[in-house]
Amino acid sequence: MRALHADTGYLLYRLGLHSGRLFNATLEEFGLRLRHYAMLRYLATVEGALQRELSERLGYDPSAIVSLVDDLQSLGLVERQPAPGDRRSRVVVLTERGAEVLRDTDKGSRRVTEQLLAPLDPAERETLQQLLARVAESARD
Amino acid sequence: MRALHADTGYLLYRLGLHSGRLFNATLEEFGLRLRHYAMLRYLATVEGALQRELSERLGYDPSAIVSLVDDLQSLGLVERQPAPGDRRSRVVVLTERGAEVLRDTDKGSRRVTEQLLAPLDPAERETLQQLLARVAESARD
DNA sequence: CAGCAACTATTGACGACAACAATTATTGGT
DNA sequence: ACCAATAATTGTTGTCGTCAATAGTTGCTG
Repeated sequence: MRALHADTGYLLYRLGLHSGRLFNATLEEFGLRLRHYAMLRYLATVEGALQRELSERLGYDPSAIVSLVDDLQSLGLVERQPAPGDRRSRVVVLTERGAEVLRDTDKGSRRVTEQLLAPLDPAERETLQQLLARVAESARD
Repeated sequence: MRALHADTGYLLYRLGLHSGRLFNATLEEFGLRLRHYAMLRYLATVEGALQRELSERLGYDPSAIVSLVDDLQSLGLVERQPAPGDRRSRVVVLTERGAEVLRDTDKGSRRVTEQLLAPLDPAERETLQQLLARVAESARD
């Protein structure tokens, strides 16, 4: 019987857990979880998104989006604005304070990735990034 | 602001979630979760392990080991045997039925990894496996 | 233009899971 | 004989993923 860690799928699962733990540990001081950080990061790239879009892009259930936006809104990091032309939707936008916090937390995020990839040299890191990106791309059915 | 999926750490986190979901989906018909499968796989390589060892090797909390072994025992896939020389410990061993189920589930497991790595050719898969193994090794402090 | 199906955000429920404290029984050392 | 360390267990707490149900809104279609 081959060993369990010889299985790439299982290895991905375990490293994913580990990576999430590292992220959450560094985000703890900001009162944020990885999910919040992911949302802030995404909002910084688009300047306003419907909650439905956040659900699709981030891969979280719509009900999860609601409480995540609630959290960030109560911290003053995002705002819900009425969507032009559709009263069902809300546009979530990053506040000035949200952009600041994002800049701060980004340092910690880079440290986490640095720590994870410590045993790899720059060329290997790039290779890993490319391979993972292709796997992720094909997984996004 | 660079995109979120340009971050290898976050990519690992997301792929880990995805990989876990795929595993759990194929294990569902056997009434098992990924954690159970991991334990069965490990037990098949060692022929008997203390619960403390399972906790260390699989990276799960001792309390989690208790309920996992409970589950597998109630399905008749493993047994708790008295540990020779130490009445505190129990030796967990795979039953005949456990070995059968493991053989069956292993097919599904290979399908999952195959599905995950579909976009990569054999050489790339090997590269990815090696890189991930090194990252995992350094993560096991 | 009336009605109906589809959609957006929301609430609530449930089980899985991680992390941790506390307890019981047992061991090994002094 | 005592005491610190250890193995398994129980229980608690918070996070998370998944799913069902609802209210309000929109746009299509007959």
